[in-house]
Amino acid sequence: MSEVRTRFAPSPTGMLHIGGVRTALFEILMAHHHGGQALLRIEDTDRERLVPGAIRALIEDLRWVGLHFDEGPSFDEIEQADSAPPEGTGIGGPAGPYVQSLRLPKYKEVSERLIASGHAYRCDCTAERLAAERDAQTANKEPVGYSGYCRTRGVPAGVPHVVRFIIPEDRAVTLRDAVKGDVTWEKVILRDPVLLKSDNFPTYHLACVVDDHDMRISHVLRADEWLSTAPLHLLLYEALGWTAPVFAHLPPVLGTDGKKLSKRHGATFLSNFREEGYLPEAVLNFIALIGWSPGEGEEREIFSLGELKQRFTLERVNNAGGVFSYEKLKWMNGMYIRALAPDELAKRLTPFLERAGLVVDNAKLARIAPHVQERMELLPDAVPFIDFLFKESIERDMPSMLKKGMDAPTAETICTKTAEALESLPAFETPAIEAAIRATAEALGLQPGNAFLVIRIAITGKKVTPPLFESIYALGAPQAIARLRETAALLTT
RNA sequence: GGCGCUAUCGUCUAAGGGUUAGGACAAGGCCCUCUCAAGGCUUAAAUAGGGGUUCGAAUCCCCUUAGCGCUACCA
Repeated sequence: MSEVRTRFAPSPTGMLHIGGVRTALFEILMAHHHGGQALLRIEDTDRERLVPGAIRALIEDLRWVGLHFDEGPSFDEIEQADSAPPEGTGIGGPAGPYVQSLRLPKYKEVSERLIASGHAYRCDCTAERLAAERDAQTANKEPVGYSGYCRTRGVPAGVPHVVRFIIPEDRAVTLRDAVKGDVTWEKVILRDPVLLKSDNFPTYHLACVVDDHDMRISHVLRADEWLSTAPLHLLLYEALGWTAPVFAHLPPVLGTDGKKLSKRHGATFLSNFREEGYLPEAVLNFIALIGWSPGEGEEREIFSLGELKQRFTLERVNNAGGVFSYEKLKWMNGMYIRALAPDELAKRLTPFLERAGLVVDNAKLARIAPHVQERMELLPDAVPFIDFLFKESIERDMPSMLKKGMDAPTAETICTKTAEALESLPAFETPAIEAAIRATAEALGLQPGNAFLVIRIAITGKKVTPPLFESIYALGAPQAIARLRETAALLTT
Protein backbone atom coordinates (compact mmCIF):
# COMPACT_ATOMS: atom_id res chain seq x y z
CA MET A 1 0.00 0.00 0.00
CA SER A 2 1.39 3.37 -0.93
CA GLU A 3 1.13 6.24 1.47
CA VAL A 4 -1.96 6.09 3.64
CA ARG A 5 -3.61 9.42 4.30
CA THR A 6 -6.95 9.72 6.06
CA ARG A 7 -8.99 12.68 7.15
CA PHE A 8 -11.49 13.52 9.83
CA ALA A 9 -13.83 16.12 8.39
CA PRO A 10 -16.32 17.46 10.91
CA SER A 11 -18.51 20.45 10.28
CA PRO A 12 -18.38 23.13 12.95
CA THR A 13 -22.09 23.11 13.66
CA GLY A 14 -21.88 22.26 17.33
CA MET A 15 -20.13 20.10 19.85
CA LEU A 16 -18.12 17.03 18.98
CA HIS A 17 -20.37 14.00 19.18
CA ILE A 18 -19.19 10.64 20.52
CA GLY A 19 -19.84 9.09 17.11
CA GLY A 20 -17.56 11.72 15.64
CA VAL A 21 -14.92 10.78 18.17
CA ARG A 22 -15.03 7.21 16.92
CA THR A 23 -14.66 8.33 13.32
CA ALA A 24 -11.73 10.53 14.31
CA LEU A 25 -10.17 7.64 16.23
CA PHE A 26 -10.51 5.26 13.30
CA GLU A 27 -8.98 7.82 10.92
CA ILE A 28 -5.96 8.02 13.17
CA LEU A 29 -5.74 4.29 13.82
CA MET A 30 -5.91 3.57 10.11
CA ALA A 31 -3.31 6.14 9.12
CA HIS A 32 -0.88 5.36 11.90
CA HIS A 33 -1.20 1.62 11.59
CA HIS A 34 0.17 2.02 8.10
CA GLY A 35 2.68 4.71 8.96
CA GLY A 36 0.72 7.43 7.20
CA GLN A 37 -0.90 10.69 8.16
CA ALA A 38 -4.29 11.61 9.53
CA LEU A 39 -5.57 15.08 8.73
CA LEU A 40 -8.21 17.24 10.30
CA ARG A 41 -10.30 19.21 7.85
CA ILE A 42 -13.05 21.62 8.77
CA GLU A 43 -16.11 21.42 6.52
CA ASP A 44 -17.77 24.75 7.13
CA THR A 45 -19.68 25.04 3.89
CA ASP A 46 -23.08 25.35 5.52
CA ARG A 47 -23.22 29.00 6.45
CA GLU A 48 -26.65 28.65 8.04
CA ARG A 49 -25.67 26.11 10.66
CA LEU A 50 -22.25 27.51 11.44
CA VAL A 51 -21.63 27.91 15.18
CA PRO A 52 -19.06 30.49 16.24
CA GLY A 53 -16.40 28.98 18.45
CA ALA A 54 -17.15 25.46 17.25
CA ILE A 55 -13.80 24.98 15.54
CA ARG A 56 -11.94 25.89 18.66
CA ALA A 57 -14.12 23.66 20.81
CA LEU A 58 -13.58 20.83 18.38
CA ILE A 59 -9.83 21.11 18.57
CA GLU A 60 -9.90 21.34 22.34
CA ASP A 61 -12.11 18.27 22.58
CA LEU A 62 -9.82 16.29 20.31
CA ARG A 63 -6.82 17.35 22.33
CA TRP A 64 -8.48 16.40 25.61
CA VAL A 65 -9.34 12.94 24.40
CA GLY A 66 -5.79 12.47 23.14
CA LEU A 67 -6.41 12.44 19.41
CA HIS A 68 -3.65 14.31 17.64
CA PHE A 69 -3.76 14.90 13.91
CA ASP A 70 -0.71 15.18 11.72
CA GLU A 71 -2.09 17.98 9.57
CA GLY A 72 -4.92 20.39 10.08
CA PRO A 73 -5.95 24.02 10.26
CA SER A 74 -3.27 26.44 11.39
CA PHE A 75 -3.82 29.12 13.99
CA ASP A 76 -4.28 31.70 11.22
CA GLU A 77 -6.78 29.59 9.37
CA ILE A 78 -8.88 29.14 12.47
CA GLU A 79 -8.72 32.84 13.16
CA GLN A 80 -9.96 33.61 9.66
CA ALA A 81 -12.70 31.02 9.67
CA ASP A 82 -14.13 31.34 13.15
CA SER A 83 -15.34 34.60 14.63
CA ALA A 84 -14.54 33.35 18.12
CA PRO A 85 -10.86 33.82 18.83
CA PRO A 86 -8.75 30.68 18.68
CA GLU A 87 -6.70 29.68 21.68
CA GLY A 88 -3.50 27.75 21.79
CA THR A 89 -1.84 26.66 18.63
CA GLY A 90 -3.23 25.36 15.40
CA ILE A 91 -1.90 22.33 13.59
CA GLY A 92 -0.84 23.40 10.11
CA GLY A 93 0.56 21.34 7.26
CA PRO A 94 1.57 21.41 3.61
CA ALA A 95 -1.83 20.68 2.06
CA GLY A 96 -3.71 23.63 3.53
CA PRO A 97 -5.79 25.51 3.98
CA TYR A 98 -7.62 22.83 5.94
CA VAL A 99 -10.80 24.84 6.27
CA GLN A 100 -13.18 24.69 3.35
CA SER A 101 -14.41 28.26 3.54
CA LEU A 102 -10.84 29.22 2.77
CA ARG A 103 -10.73 27.11 -0.38
CA LEU A 104 -13.62 28.60 -2.34
CA PRO A 105 -11.67 29.37 -5.53
CA LYS A 106 -10.80 25.69 -5.92
CA TYR A 107 -14.42 24.60 -5.88
CA LYS A 108 -15.39 27.34 -8.29
CA GLU A 109 -12.64 26.30 -10.66
CA VAL A 110 -13.65 22.65 -10.57
CA SER A 111 -17.31 23.42 -11.10
CA GLU A 112 -16.44 25.57 -14.13
CA ARG A 113 -14.40 22.70 -15.47
CA LEU A 114 -17.31 20.35 -15.03
CA ILE A 115 -19.62 22.76 -16.87
CA ALA A 116 -17.10 23.08 -19.70
CA SER A 117 -16.79 19.30 -20.03
CA GLY A 118 -20.56 18.88 -20.12
CA HIS A 119 -20.83 17.15 -16.75
CA ALA A 120 -22.60 20.00 -15.02
CA TYR A 121 -24.79 22.98 -15.74
CA ARG A 122 -26.07 26.18 -14.21
CA CYS A 123 -29.56 26.20 -12.81
CA ASP A 124 -31.59 29.21 -11.74
CA CYS A 125 -34.73 27.44 -10.64
CA THR A 126 -36.39 29.14 -7.70
CA ALA A 127 -37.17 27.43 -4.45
CA GLU A 128 -40.86 27.73 -5.34
CA ARG A 129 -40.38 25.95 -8.62
CA LEU A 130 -38.46 23.15 -6.96
CA ALA A 131 -41.09 22.80 -4.28
CA ALA A 132 -43.83 22.64 -6.90
CA GLU A 133 -41.95 19.92 -8.77
CA ARG A 134 -41.54 17.94 -5.62
CA ASP A 135 -45.18 18.26 -4.68
CA ALA A 136 -46.28 17.06 -8.09
CA GLN A 137 -43.92 14.10 -7.91
CA THR A 138 -45.14 13.16 -4.48
CA ALA A 139 -48.76 13.45 -5.61
CA ASN A 140 -48.07 11.17 -8.58
CA LYS A 141 -46.10 8.80 -6.36
CA GLU A 142 -43.04 9.31 -8.50
CA PRO A 143 -39.55 9.31 -7.03
CA VAL A 144 -38.75 12.84 -6.00
CA GLY A 145 -35.83 14.80 -7.37
CA TYR A 146 -34.93 17.63 -9.65
CA SER A 147 -36.42 17.29 -13.12
CA GLY A 148 -33.39 18.53 -15.00
CA TYR A 149 -35.34 21.51 -16.31
CA CYS A 150 -32.23 23.68 -16.66
CA ARG A 151 -30.02 21.03 -18.22
CA THR A 152 -30.43 22.48 -21.69
CA ARG A 153 -31.51 26.01 -20.90
CA GLY A 154 -28.01 27.47 -20.98
CA VAL A 155 -28.40 29.63 -17.88
CA PRO A 156 -25.75 32.36 -18.14
CA ALA A 157 -23.09 32.88 -15.48
CA GLY A 158 -24.34 36.37 -14.77
CA VAL A 159 -27.59 35.48 -13.01
CA PRO A 160 -27.83 33.98 -9.53
CA HIS A 161 -27.63 30.23 -9.94
CA VAL A 162 -26.47 26.92 -8.58
CA VAL A 163 -24.36 24.39 -10.44
CA ARG A 164 -25.82 20.93 -10.81
CA PHE A 165 -24.12 17.69 -11.71
CA ILE A 166 -25.60 15.62 -14.51
CA ILE A 167 -26.34 12.13 -13.26
CA PRO A 168 -25.90 9.87 -16.28
CA GLU A 169 -29.01 7.88 -17.20
CA ASP A 170 -29.05 4.15 -16.71
CA ARG A 171 -25.61 3.88 -15.34
CA ALA A 172 -24.83 1.15 -12.85
CA VAL A 173 -22.26 2.12 -10.28
CA THR A 174 -20.37 -0.26 -8.07
CA LEU A 175 -18.54 0.79 -4.96
CA ARG A 176 -15.86 -1.49 -3.62
CA ASP A 177 -16.25 -0.57 -0.01
CA ALA A 178 -13.55 -1.73 2.37
CA VAL A 179 -16.04 -2.71 5.02
CA LYS A 180 -19.33 -3.26 3.20
CA GLY A 181 -17.85 -5.13 0.28
CA ASP A 182 -19.16 -4.48 -3.23
CA VAL A 183 -22.27 -2.35 -3.29
CA THR A 184 -24.01 -1.87 -6.60
CA TRP A 185 -26.62 0.66 -7.63
CA GLU A 186 -28.26 -0.52 -10.82
CA LYS A 187 -29.51 2.95 -11.43
CA VAL A 188 -28.33 6.01 -9.58
CA ILE A 189 -31.50 7.64 -8.39
CA LEU A 190 -30.02 10.86 -7.12
CA ARG A 191 -31.16 13.43 -9.61
CA ASP A 192 -28.80 16.19 -10.69
CA PRO A 193 -27.61 17.18 -7.24
CA VAL A 194 -26.27 20.64 -6.49
CA LEU A 195 -22.50 20.98 -6.50
CA LEU A 196 -22.14 24.68 -5.98
CA LYS A 197 -24.74 26.64 -4.06
CA SER A 198 -25.96 30.10 -4.99
CA ASP A 199 -23.79 31.63 -2.28
CA ASN A 200 -20.76 30.21 -4.11
CA PHE A 201 -20.09 27.70 -1.36
CA PRO A 202 -19.81 24.09 -2.46
CA THR A 203 -22.03 21.35 -1.15
CA TYR A 204 -20.43 18.50 0.77
CA HIS A 205 -20.27 16.38 -2.37
CA LEU A 206 -18.13 18.74 -4.40
CA ALA A 207 -16.00 19.92 -1.51
CA CYS A 208 -15.08 16.51 -0.19
CA VAL A 209 -14.19 15.14 -3.60
CA VAL A 210 -12.07 18.16 -4.48
CA ASP A 211 -10.33 18.23 -1.13
CA ASP A 212 -9.79 14.52 -0.78
CA HIS A 213 -8.14 14.56 -4.18
CA ASP A 214 -6.18 17.71 -3.43
CA MET A 215 -4.99 16.47 -0.08
CA ARG A 216 -4.06 13.07 -1.51
CA ILE A 217 -6.42 11.20 0.79
CA SER A 218 -6.01 7.48 0.21
CA HIS A 219 -8.77 6.18 2.49
CA VAL A 220 -12.08 7.82 3.25
CA LEU A 221 -13.51 6.42 6.46
CA ARG A 222 -16.88 7.96 7.20
CA ALA A 223 -20.20 7.21 8.77
CA ASP A 224 -22.63 4.76 7.24
CA GLU A 225 -25.09 7.53 6.42
CA TRP A 226 -22.84 8.58 3.53
CA LEU A 227 -23.19 5.28 1.75
CA SER A 228 -26.24 6.40 -0.24
CA THR A 229 -24.39 9.33 -1.74
CA ALA A 230 -21.24 7.37 -2.50
CA PRO A 231 -22.24 6.69 -6.14
CA LEU A 232 -22.43 10.44 -6.71
CA HIS A 233 -18.92 10.80 -5.39
CA LEU A 234 -17.71 7.98 -7.59
CA LEU A 235 -19.32 9.58 -10.63
CA LEU A 236 -17.68 12.87 -9.73
CA TYR A 237 -14.23 11.29 -9.57
CA GLU A 238 -14.90 9.72 -12.91
CA ALA A 239 -16.06 12.98 -14.53
CA LEU A 240 -12.99 14.73 -13.21
CA GLY A 241 -10.67 11.98 -14.37
CA TRP A 242 -9.39 11.41 -10.88
CA THR A 243 -8.72 8.15 -9.09
CA ALA A 244 -11.12 7.67 -6.21
CA PRO A 245 -9.76 6.86 -2.76
CA VAL A 246 -10.69 3.66 -0.96
CA PHE A 247 -14.00 4.12 0.82
CA ALA A 248 -14.86 2.52 4.13
CA HIS A 249 -18.32 3.17 5.54
CA LEU A 250 -18.39 2.75 9.28
CA PRO A 251 -21.36 1.19 11.11
CA PRO A 252 -23.45 3.56 13.20
CA VAL A 253 -23.18 4.05 16.95
CA LEU A 254 -26.65 3.55 18.38
CA GLY A 255 -28.55 4.34 21.55
CA THR A 256 -30.15 1.61 23.65
CA ASP A 257 -33.32 1.74 21.55
CA GLY A 258 -31.43 0.98 18.36
CA LYS A 259 -31.82 4.51 17.10
CA LYS A 260 -28.96 6.83 16.45
CA LEU A 261 -27.38 7.90 19.73
CA SER A 262 -28.90 11.15 20.91
CA LYS A 263 -29.32 13.31 23.95
CA ARG A 264 -32.13 11.30 25.42
CA HIS A 265 -29.85 8.30 25.78
CA GLY A 266 -27.49 10.21 28.04
CA ALA A 267 -24.21 11.92 27.36
CA THR A 268 -23.49 12.24 23.66
CA PHE A 269 -21.08 15.12 23.34
CA LEU A 270 -17.52 14.46 24.28
CA SER A 271 -17.63 17.39 26.67
CA ASN A 272 -20.44 15.66 28.59
CA PHE A 273 -18.20 12.69 29.22
CA ARG A 274 -15.47 14.96 30.43
CA GLU A 275 -17.80 16.71 32.85
CA GLU A 276 -19.23 13.46 34.16
CA GLY A 277 -15.78 12.22 35.13
CA TYR A 278 -14.87 9.79 32.41
CA LEU A 279 -11.20 9.36 31.61
CA PRO A 280 -10.27 10.17 28.03
CA GLU A 281 -8.24 6.96 27.76
CA ALA A 282 -11.28 4.92 28.72
CA VAL A 283 -13.57 6.73 26.30
CA LEU A 284 -11.17 6.11 23.45
CA ASN A 285 -10.64 2.46 24.34
CA PHE A 286 -14.34 1.86 24.69
CA ILE A 287 -15.45 3.60 21.51
CA ALA A 288 -12.82 1.70 19.54
CA LEU A 289 -14.63 -1.51 20.43
CA ILE A 290 -17.91 -0.44 18.89
CA GLY A 291 -17.66 -1.52 15.30
CA TRP A 292 -14.19 -2.93 15.59
CA SER A 293 -12.60 -5.79 17.45
CA PRO A 294 -9.13 -7.28 17.45
CA GLY A 295 -10.50 -10.77 16.70
CA GLU A 296 -8.23 -13.76 16.24
CA GLY A 297 -9.03 -15.14 19.64
CA GLU A 298 -7.95 -11.96 21.38
CA GLU A 299 -9.86 -11.75 24.63
CA ARG A 300 -8.36 -8.60 26.05
CA GLU A 301 -10.47 -5.50 25.93
CA ILE A 302 -8.21 -2.94 27.50
CA PHE A 303 -5.93 -1.37 24.90
CA SER A 304 -3.88 1.79 24.92
CA LEU A 305 -4.00 4.07 21.89
CA GLY A 306 -0.67 2.67 20.79
CA GLU A 307 -1.91 -0.90 21.05
CA LEU A 308 -5.01 0.02 19.08
CA LYS A 309 -2.87 1.54 16.33
CA GLN A 310 -0.85 -1.64 16.20
CA ARG A 311 -3.89 -3.86 15.82
CA PHE A 312 -6.32 -1.80 13.78
CA THR A 313 -7.21 -2.93 10.29
CA LEU A 314 -10.22 -2.18 8.13
CA GLU A 315 -10.84 -5.91 7.67
CA ARG A 316 -11.81 -6.14 11.30
CA VAL A 317 -14.35 -3.35 11.17
CA ASN A 318 -17.83 -4.71 11.71
CA ASN A 319 -20.69 -3.88 9.37
CA ALA A 320 -23.56 -3.93 11.83
CA GLY A 321 -24.34 -0.97 14.06
CA GLY A 322 -23.53 -1.18 17.74
CA VAL A 323 -25.33 0.07 20.82
CA PHE A 324 -23.34 2.39 23.03
CA SER A 325 -23.47 0.89 26.52
CA TYR A 326 -22.91 3.38 29.30
CA GLU A 327 -22.79 0.48 31.75
CA LYS A 328 -19.81 -1.07 30.08
CA LEU A 329 -18.08 2.26 29.59
CA LYS A 330 -18.41 2.88 33.32
CA TRP A 331 -16.87 -0.47 34.06
CA MET A 332 -14.01 0.30 31.72
CA ASN A 333 -13.61 3.73 33.25
CA GLY A 334 -13.28 2.03 36.64
CA MET A 335 -10.58 -0.21 35.21
CA TYR A 336 -8.68 2.83 33.99
CA ILE A 337 -9.12 4.64 37.30
CA ARG A 338 -7.68 1.66 39.15
CA ALA A 339 -4.73 1.59 36.79
CA LEU A 340 -3.87 5.22 37.52
CA ALA A 341 -0.91 6.03 39.75
CA PRO A 342 -2.40 7.36 43.01
CA ASP A 343 -0.89 10.81 42.58
CA GLU A 344 -2.29 10.98 39.08
CA LEU A 345 -5.69 10.03 40.43
CA ALA A 346 -5.37 12.76 43.07
CA LYS A 347 -4.64 15.28 40.35
CA ARG A 348 -7.65 14.27 38.29
CA LEU A 349 -9.90 14.21 41.33
CA THR A 350 -9.10 17.73 42.45
CA PRO A 351 -11.36 19.62 40.03
CA PHE A 352 -14.30 17.42 40.95
CA LEU A 353 -13.72 17.91 44.68
CA GLU A 354 -13.48 21.64 44.19
CA ARG A 355 -16.61 21.65 42.12
CA ALA A 356 -18.33 20.00 45.08
CA GLY A 357 -17.34 23.01 47.16
CA LEU A 358 -14.52 21.36 49.06
CA VAL A 359 -11.20 22.93 49.94
CA VAL A 360 -8.72 20.25 49.02
CA ASP A 361 -5.87 19.36 51.35
CA ASN A 362 -3.32 17.72 49.08
CA ALA A 363 -1.62 15.74 51.84
CA LYS A 364 -4.88 14.15 52.93
CA LEU A 365 -5.90 13.52 49.34
CA ALA A 366 -2.60 11.77 48.64
CA ARG A 367 -3.11 9.53 51.66
CA ILE A 368 -6.65 8.49 50.75
CA ALA A 369 -6.34 8.28 46.96
CA PRO A 370 -5.15 4.65 46.81
CA HIS A 371 -8.09 3.61 48.95
CA VAL A 372 -10.90 5.18 46.96
CA GLN A 373 -9.41 4.06 43.70
CA GLU A 374 -11.09 0.67 43.64
CA ARG A 375 -14.42 2.06 44.77
CA MET A 376 -15.04 4.29 41.78
CA GLU A 377 -16.34 4.14 38.27
CA LEU A 378 -16.49 7.87 37.62
CA LEU A 379 -14.28 10.57 39.06
CA PRO A 380 -17.08 12.26 41.04
CA ASP A 381 -17.80 8.94 42.78
CA ALA A 382 -14.94 9.80 45.11
CA VAL A 383 -16.66 12.88 46.51
CA PRO A 384 -19.08 11.24 48.95
CA PHE A 385 -16.35 8.81 50.01
CA ILE A 386 -13.78 11.37 50.99
CA ASP A 387 -15.52 14.68 51.60
CA PHE A 388 -15.26 14.04 55.36
CA LEU A 389 -11.55 14.78 55.05
CA PHE A 390 -12.11 18.29 53.81
CA LYS A 391 -14.91 19.47 56.06
CA GLU A 392 -14.63 21.30 59.35
CA SER A 393 -17.71 19.66 60.78
CA ILE A 394 -19.66 16.66 59.65
CA GLU A 395 -23.21 15.41 59.86
CA ARG A 396 -23.40 11.98 61.47
CA ASP A 397 -25.75 9.18 60.57
CA MET A 398 -26.69 8.42 64.18
CA PRO A 399 -29.66 6.14 63.40
CA SER A 400 -27.34 3.77 61.52
CA MET A 401 -24.88 3.84 64.38
CA LEU A 402 -27.42 2.77 66.96
CA LYS A 403 -28.92 -0.10 65.07
CA LYS A 404 -28.60 -3.83 65.57
CA GLY A 405 -28.26 -3.95 69.33
CA MET A 406 -25.89 -1.03 69.68
CA ASP A 407 -27.00 1.34 72.40
CA ALA A 408 -25.88 4.87 73.12
CA PRO A 409 -23.88 4.13 76.31
CA THR A 410 -21.88 1.40 74.57
CA ALA A 411 -21.26 3.59 71.56
CA GLU A 412 -20.16 6.41 73.81
CA THR A 413 -17.71 4.10 75.56
CA ILE A 414 -16.29 2.93 72.23
CA CYS A 415 -15.73 6.51 71.13
CA THR A 416 -14.12 7.57 74.38
CA LYS A 417 -11.88 4.53 74.70
CA THR A 418 -10.86 4.74 71.05
CA ALA A 419 -10.01 8.42 71.42
CA GLU A 420 -7.85 7.58 74.40
CA ALA A 421 -6.15 4.75 72.56
CA LEU A 422 -5.37 6.97 69.61
CA GLU A 423 -4.06 9.73 71.84
CA SER A 424 -1.54 7.41 73.43
CA LEU A 425 -0.21 6.19 70.09
CA PRO A 426 3.50 6.94 69.69
CA ALA A 427 3.25 6.97 65.91
CA PHE A 428 -0.01 7.76 64.15
CA GLU A 429 0.20 5.27 61.32
CA THR A 430 -2.26 2.84 59.80
CA PRO A 431 -0.98 -0.44 61.34
CA ALA A 432 -0.72 1.11 64.79
CA ILE A 433 -4.17 2.64 64.46
CA GLU A 434 -5.60 -0.71 63.49
CA ALA A 435 -3.91 -2.48 66.37
CA ALA A 436 -5.11 0.09 68.87
CA ILE A 437 -8.69 -0.02 67.68
CA ARG A 438 -8.84 -3.79 67.55
CA ALA A 439 -7.42 -3.98 71.05
CA THR A 440 -9.98 -1.49 72.29
CA ALA A 441 -12.85 -3.46 70.80
CA GLU A 442 -11.53 -6.64 72.30
CA ALA A 443 -11.05 -5.08 75.74
CA LEU A 444 -14.68 -3.97 75.60
CA GLY A 445 -15.72 -7.49 74.63
CA LEU A 446 -17.30 -6.31 71.38
CA GLN A 447 -17.47 -7.78 67.93
CA PRO A 448 -14.86 -5.81 65.98
CA GLY A 449 -17.31 -5.16 63.16
CA ASN A 450 -19.85 -3.59 65.49
CA ALA A 451 -17.27 -1.33 67.06
CA PHE A 452 -15.88 -0.35 63.70
CA LEU A 453 -19.27 0.85 62.53
CA VAL A 454 -19.57 3.18 65.49
CA ILE A 455 -16.09 4.58 64.93
CA ARG A 456 -16.66 4.85 61.21
CA ILE A 457 -19.74 6.97 61.68
CA ALA A 458 -18.15 8.96 64.48
CA ILE A 459 -15.26 9.95 62.26
CA THR A 460 -16.67 10.10 58.75
CA GLY A 461 -20.36 10.56 59.50
CA LYS A 462 -21.25 7.74 57.14
CA LYS A 463 -21.61 4.01 57.19
CA VAL A 464 -20.00 3.54 53.78
CA THR A 465 -16.47 4.85 53.53
CA PRO A 466 -13.00 3.90 52.41
CA PRO A 467 -11.27 1.41 54.75
CA LEU A 468 -11.54 2.64 58.32
CA PHE A 469 -7.93 2.68 59.52
CA GLU A 470 -6.66 4.27 56.35
CA SER A 471 -9.42 6.86 56.61
CA ILE A 472 -8.43 7.70 60.15
CA TYR A 473 -4.80 7.96 59.12
CA ALA A 474 -5.70 10.23 56.23
CA LEU A 475 -7.76 12.49 58.46
CA GLY A 476 -4.93 12.88 60.97
CA ALA A 477 -4.78 12.42 64.74
CA PRO A 478 -6.12 15.75 65.98
CA GLN A 479 -9.27 15.71 63.88
CA ALA A 480 -9.89 12.01 64.34
CA ILE A 481 -9.69 12.28 68.11
CA ALA A 482 -11.78 15.43 68.17
CA ARG A 483 -14.50 13.77 66.14
CA LEU A 484 -14.56 10.78 68.48
CA ARG A 485 -14.93 13.05 71.49
CA GLU A 486 -17.63 15.09 69.75
CA THR A 487 -19.54 11.90 69.10
CA ALA A 488 -19.15 10.76 72.69
CA ALA A 489 -20.58 14.07 73.84
CA LEU A 490 -23.43 13.72 71.38
CA LEU A 491 -24.23 10.30 72.79
CA THR A 492 -24.37 11.39 76.42
CA THR A 493 -26.84 14.24 75.91
C1' G B 1 -42.95 5.02 -1.65
C1' G B 2 -37.89 4.43 -3.98
C1' C B 3 -32.70 3.13 -3.28
C1' G B 4 -29.24 1.02 -0.05
C1' C B 5 -27.21 -1.18 4.48
C1' U B 6 -27.71 -4.61 8.56
C1' A B 7 -29.20 -9.23 11.50
C1' U B 8 -24.78 -14.50 17.12
C1' C B 9 -26.62 -14.24 24.67
C1' G B 10 -30.39 -8.04 27.23
C1' U B 11 -25.61 -5.24 25.34
C1' C B 12 -20.32 -5.14 22.83
C1' U B 13 -18.40 -9.10 20.22
C1' A B 14 -15.25 -14.09 18.77
C1' A B 15 -15.88 -18.37 15.71
C1' G B 16 -14.13 -16.11 7.74
C1' G B 17 -18.18 -24.91 6.18
C1' G B 18 -16.71 -29.46 10.86
C1' U B 19 -16.05 -25.96 18.21
C1' U B 20 -19.70 -28.70 24.23
C1' A B 21 -20.96 -21.50 19.58
C1' G B 22 -15.76 -18.54 23.19
C1' G B 23 -14.91 -13.83 25.96
C1' A B 24 -16.53 -9.12 28.20
C1' C B 25 -20.49 -5.77 30.49
C1' A B 26 -24.95 -6.23 33.14
C1' A B 27 -27.77 -10.14 36.34
C1' G B 28 -27.66 -14.47 40.06
C1' G B 29 -24.62 -17.56 43.50
C1' C B 30 -20.08 -18.71 46.29
C1' C B 31 -15.19 -17.22 48.32
C1' C B 32 -12.44 -13.10 50.45
C1' U B 33 -13.72 -9.12 53.98
C1' C B 34 -13.99 -3.48 59.16
C1' U B 35 -18.61 -0.87 55.55
C1' C B 36 -18.65 -0.24 50.34
C1' A B 37 -15.84 -1.90 46.61
C1' A B 38 -12.05 -4.46 44.05
C1' G B 39 -10.46 -9.45 43.12
C1' G B 40 -11.15 -14.93 42.43
C1' C B 41 -14.53 -18.97 41.27
C1' U B 42 -19.30 -19.99 39.29
C1' U B 43 -24.64 -20.07 37.06
C1' A B 44 -28.13 -18.53 33.55
C1' A B 45 -28.23 -16.38 28.68
C1' A B 46 -27.61 -16.23 21.52
C1' U B 47 -26.93 -17.92 15.76
C1' A B 48 -34.61 -13.58 13.61
C1' G B 49 -37.95 -17.11 10.40
C1' G B 50 -38.26 -20.14 5.98
C1' G B 51 -36.09 -22.40 1.87
C1' G B 52 -31.85 -24.06 -0.80
C1' U B 53 -26.14 -25.56 -1.86
C1' U B 54 -23.20 -29.31 0.88
C1' C B 55 -21.42 -35.55 3.73
C1' G B 56 -21.66 -31.23 6.95
C1' A B 57 -24.14 -24.15 7.45
C1' A B 58 -23.86 -19.12 12.59
C1' U B 59 -20.63 -19.08 8.29
C1' C B 60 -22.36 -19.46 1.01
C1' C B 61 -27.17 -18.31 -2.03
C1' C B 62 -32.53 -16.88 -2.24
C1' C B 63 -37.09 -15.21 0.05
C1' U B 64 -39.60 -13.23 4.33
C1' U B 65 -39.48 -10.30 8.64
C1' A B 66 -37.47 -6.51 11.54
C1' G B 67 -34.24 -2.36 12.37
C1' C B 68 -31.45 1.60 10.39
C1' G B 69 -29.70 5.25 6.71
C1' C B 70 -30.41 8.34 2.45
C1' U B 71 -34.10 10.40 -0.75
C1' A B 72 -32.12 19.35 0.60
C1' C B 73 -28.88 25.25 -2.45
C1' C B 74 -27.45 19.99 5.68
C1' A B 75 -23.34 17.63 6.52
